[in-house]
Amino acid sequence: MVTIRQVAKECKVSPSTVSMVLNQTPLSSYIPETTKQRVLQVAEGMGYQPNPFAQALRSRYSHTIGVMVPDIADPYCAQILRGIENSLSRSSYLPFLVDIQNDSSRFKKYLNVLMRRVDGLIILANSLSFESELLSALETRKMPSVILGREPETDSLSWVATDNEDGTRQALEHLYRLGHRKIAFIRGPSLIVDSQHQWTGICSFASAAGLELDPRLVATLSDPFSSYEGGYERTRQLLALNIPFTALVAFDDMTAFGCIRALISAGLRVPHDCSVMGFDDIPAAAFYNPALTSVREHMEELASTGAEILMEAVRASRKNQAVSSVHRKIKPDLIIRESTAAPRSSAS
Amino acid sequence: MVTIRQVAKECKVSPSTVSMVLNQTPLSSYIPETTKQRVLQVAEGMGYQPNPFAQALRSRYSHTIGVMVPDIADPYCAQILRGIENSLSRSSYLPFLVDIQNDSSRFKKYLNVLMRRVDGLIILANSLSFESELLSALETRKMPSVILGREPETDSLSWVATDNEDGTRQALEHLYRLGHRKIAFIRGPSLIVDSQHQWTGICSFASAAGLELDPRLVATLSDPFSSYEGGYERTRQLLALNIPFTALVAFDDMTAFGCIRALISAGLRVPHDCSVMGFDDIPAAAFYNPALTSVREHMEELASTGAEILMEAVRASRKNQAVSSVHRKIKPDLIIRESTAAPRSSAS
DNA sequence: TTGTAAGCGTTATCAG
DNA sequence: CTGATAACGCTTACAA
Repeated sequence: MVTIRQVAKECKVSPSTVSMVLNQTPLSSYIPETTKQRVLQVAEGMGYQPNPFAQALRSRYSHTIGVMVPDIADPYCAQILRGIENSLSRSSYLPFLVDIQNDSSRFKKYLNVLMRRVDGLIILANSLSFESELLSALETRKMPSVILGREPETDSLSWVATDNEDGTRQALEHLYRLGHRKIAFIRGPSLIVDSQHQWTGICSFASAAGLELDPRLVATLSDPFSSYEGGYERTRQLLALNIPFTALVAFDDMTAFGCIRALISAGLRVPHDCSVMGFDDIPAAAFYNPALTSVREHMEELASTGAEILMEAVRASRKNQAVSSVHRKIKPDLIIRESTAAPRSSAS
Repeated sequence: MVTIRQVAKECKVSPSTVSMVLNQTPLSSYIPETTKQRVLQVAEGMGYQPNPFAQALRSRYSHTIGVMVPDIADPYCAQILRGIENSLSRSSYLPFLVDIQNDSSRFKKYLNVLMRRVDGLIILANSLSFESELLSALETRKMPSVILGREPETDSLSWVATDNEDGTRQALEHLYRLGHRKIAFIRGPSLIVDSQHQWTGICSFASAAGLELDPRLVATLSDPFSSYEGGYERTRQLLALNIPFTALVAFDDMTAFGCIRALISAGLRVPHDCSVMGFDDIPAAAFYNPALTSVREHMEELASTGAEILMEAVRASRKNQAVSSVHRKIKPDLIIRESTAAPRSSAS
């Protein structure tokens, strides 16, 4: 291993000079260009690479970001990981990836381990909610960190999440523009916070556009739920009311699949007799029959925004600057496929 | 951060004593039990945790294993990662996971980075072959490492791979025991090394059991291949020969799906008229119609064996012992489902 | 402008 | 049995 001393000796300067040049320290601006070039050349030539442990020990700064994912096998995670990796590597941060395997004891353990090694933490949330105890651990120790994909209870942590409210707003606007006025809804379980945001989006567009929502056409999934069966069941109940509607907005794609099955088995055609909107754009949505119009999260943007925020926080904390927490919502995209069209006749 | 010095002061012993006790150094056996207990208690009580960078700097040993995967989104990788993680964490090694994204420049870059930080390297191979240049880099620098899932050219590196030869042997034995004697084969492209091993297994069982292989019933997929179409095409050609066979062994599951389609469209029933064997046991195999009998790799065992071998190599290299490379083949499991049964009539 | 020296927190080698 | 003490390789005041 070639050390900074050896480079210094070879250049006939002191180790500190080499260090300054290599790290482009403010003071290095006083070093004449010729010396700098010589140092750079020799270091390169000798194949010098700094020892990351010595650097970290001395500077308390490891150039490393911990990334915790709930389940590495989840394709949703994989996409986001790509985005994070690309952002971090651009700034030559090394991601330290840890698979939590949806196990809170692992979370606790690795949180501890990473805490002592990394400069910052990106925590990917999935549908599982965080144990608040674990989050507060993050706050007390002052480690720059950002939560991705879900808004935690505490506002003192930074987070980036998809703007579900805007998603449903876009969805409803799409249906409205197609000409739908009688629209049915299947809301998610009230305990799921996403589902509340989604509903807010619905209401805000409706009131802005002067669209009347018939409360009888609003169903809600029950709580411990299977969305597919739930969608089927609720749709049958809606149809049984005999109140005409020409479009149906489902809580998510699986729910939408259930809705479509119910509509079809009631003799209705999708989208001819009734349009159906999904949410999430899971892979199957594209292959379904009919291909499902849905709302897709912007994973890369979610990831890169998160990484950006974190790196900024790390930079700030390095300079002992106060880091205020940042919250950002990423607008999702409407993916228009075959399950939505202009209304022709009304569903029974 | 609480340091070893603070613990020492609190215990009224010297830092070296604390270090010895905590690390269970050979010399620590001379320290009286009471002192040890006191040190342990105080360290625990003060919440002492060693600084990993200081440890690594001093001991040249980071308790960290680099894990490189070609594509983190590949479910095949995810399974193996679980196995690795579980093995490593049992020995309190921390995996440093890196996603290569099937990009050889990334491989080169991260190989370098990891080289300077980790005690050993686990490299996961997928169908993409390694560039030999990269492998030789591994050999020259003496970093304990193991290749998972594929046998590299050089024998000086350790590897663990699935025993494809045994897999096809099991498959053929299964068919033989069911009573099949006229068996057709669709071999993989000759360039794929797996496919050669598979064929060796076929031949070895056949000669051991005295089973005659009709060379006219052996088809080979062409090289730049889509296995599904290839299986379909080759099966049609086999059927056209009008040589009766009661079972068909396909190169992999996708090929088998193609075969089944060809058989069915020729009016034959699977397995009634012709049994079909797959290979790999991809998830879809279980849901296919009929559910496919296949050969499944033993991911956890592959992973844990690899991790074991690596950790042993790390331990050895720590003591400056020579590390001889280890090669291990993991026998796969035969998964018997609906696509194979005893022969009743022969396929035309 | 550059060199010297003092650590960062640990571990290992000696003396005692 | 235990305590100084000297590294590990690097950064950064401070001195020159």
